[in-house]
Amino acid sequence: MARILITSALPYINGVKHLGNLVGSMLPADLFARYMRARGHEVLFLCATDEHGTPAELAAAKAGLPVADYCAWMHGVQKRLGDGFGLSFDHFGRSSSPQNHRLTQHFAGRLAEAGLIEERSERQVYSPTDGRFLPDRYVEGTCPNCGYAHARGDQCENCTKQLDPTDLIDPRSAISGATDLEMRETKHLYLRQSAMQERLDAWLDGQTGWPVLTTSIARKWLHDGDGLRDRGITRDLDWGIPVRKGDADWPGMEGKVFYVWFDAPIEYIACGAEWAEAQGLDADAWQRWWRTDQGAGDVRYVQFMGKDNVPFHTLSFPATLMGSGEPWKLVDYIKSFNYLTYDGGQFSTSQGRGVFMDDALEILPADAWRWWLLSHAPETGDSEFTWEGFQTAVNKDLADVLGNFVSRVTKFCRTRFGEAVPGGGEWGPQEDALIAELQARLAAYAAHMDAIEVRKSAAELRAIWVAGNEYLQAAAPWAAFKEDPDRAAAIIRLSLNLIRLYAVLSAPFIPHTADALCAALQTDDRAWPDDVKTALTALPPGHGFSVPGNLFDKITDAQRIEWHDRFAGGRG
RNA sequence: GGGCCUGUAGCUCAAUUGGUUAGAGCAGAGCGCUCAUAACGCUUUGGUUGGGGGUUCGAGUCCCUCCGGGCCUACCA
Repeated sequence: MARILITSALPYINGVKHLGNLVGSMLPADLFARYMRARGHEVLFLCATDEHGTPAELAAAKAGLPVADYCAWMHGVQKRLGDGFGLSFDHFGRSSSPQNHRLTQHFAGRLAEAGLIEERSERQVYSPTDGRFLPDRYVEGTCPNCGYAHARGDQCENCTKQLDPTDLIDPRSAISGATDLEMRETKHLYLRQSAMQERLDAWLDGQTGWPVLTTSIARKWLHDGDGLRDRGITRDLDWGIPVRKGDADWPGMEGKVFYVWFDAPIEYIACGAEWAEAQGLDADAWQRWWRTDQGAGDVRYVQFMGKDNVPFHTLSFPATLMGSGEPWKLVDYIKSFNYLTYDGGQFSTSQGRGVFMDDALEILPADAWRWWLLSHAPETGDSEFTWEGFQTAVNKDLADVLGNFVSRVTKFCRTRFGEAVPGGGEWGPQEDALIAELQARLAAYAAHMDAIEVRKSAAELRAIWVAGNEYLQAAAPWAAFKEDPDRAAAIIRLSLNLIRLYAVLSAPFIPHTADALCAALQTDDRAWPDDVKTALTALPPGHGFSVPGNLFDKITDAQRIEWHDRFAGGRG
């Protein structure tokens, strides 16, 4: 039994996440966590809301709530939606937790002692009307290069030229529209990542088998231009973790908070502390997962994230952990994803374009979404959601191939033998062939799941479902029943057991359906089938069952059209 | 501008990292079955692997070039 630590990128707090966010980190992480648990490994699966930063403050203001109240509310919303999708986090924490405050301040103190923090003075845009400093992209104005009127202070979206906010003509606050902007002197702390470049480079070189997407982004940042640059880790905001040097004040940093990207990854660890507290464990119980001097040496740590998160997880966070000089557990494997696009464009929160987690659960069961999203996970490139493709896949794979298999087997049995596993009859060559095929496919499925090859795993699982229909067609119990009822009983006995096998194997993808199948079969036996032949005898003759209702309703053309229009976005 | 990824059947994707005749699912066509959610099974049509050039006994895979799509480029997170 191995110990697997799994973290999903933290969903940002400023609203309900869309399906692209879900499939880019939380959902595949859940797939892997469920699979590893099913294989009997000890798993700690952590996630949390990422609650700090300017967008959180603005979202709170828009909602008319104090930012702390807003975050508490939205954390609850995201927690419920995660539960609705069956995300099996061992703990869903908050980056604003007291544990994260302490730990973030601790890391900053250690890094300072190690000489890896530098104080720098700089001039930034301040808006007296808004009463705050403005990040570059929150300053708007006319592009000096192309004349575009809504260029942002970091870059012009129209001509893509990189800008400095002072370059803009007629600059104004993107928040309030205020034009009385001024430049103010402010001091910030920088993490001296440049001093860590060689260690990070060597560490990355030592990793094998990581997705190209992960390593290419990391190497680009390490070797681009003058190499890895230092990064500011503080901000002039009210909401966040106050800058402190461990337990001590940090002279000159009063009123400032740590940058959200400094404290967010640390929340992975703090979330472990939150988990221990919530479980009523010893306060230090989390350390056996996170400290190599406290038993984490044999932990395999896997992170899941979208490609936009890669630099922080391959460089900044490892720099923080290494730089502390303490024996923290570093990530062993980073699984990164491309983007999911929506019907030819991007998901857009501001335009209401695309399907969000709350919408999704409102119109269809979670497993329909889980299956489509995972079987189309954007692993090698961006992948596109279309309603036509979604309808076809859900109807064909889930309703026809899997759902109908369960239906035809259980209903045939009920009609001919009653609602219990029938006895009598023997297995023959057809059963041997099926078992051999399943044993081979099971090995392929497990290999893909071990390698976190999500789409390939889904394809293999589907093939395992198909094998049941092929077998049933070849064995034809409805024909056998007329001549030799015992033979039909043997076929159906195996088929009912096959349903249990499908529930076990499919559970990481479609956990709710797996639960429904086990309930219908009146079994709690979820043991992973190392040997298929043995597994197909788990339900003995006489074992009762009930015919479940349709596992999946089909998506009608009318529904598809309605939803297509409803989520197309635009104003309204 | 620089960098990375990507282009394979009408559609969505594979192809053991240079090795026989490029494979699946969906869609299409034909046949079968009648247990089942008009479901299932079998057979089958469909490809100059974006274009061109090169290396090699051999290229979807490596190199050059052109064309198309996407992403990143460090103060959004």
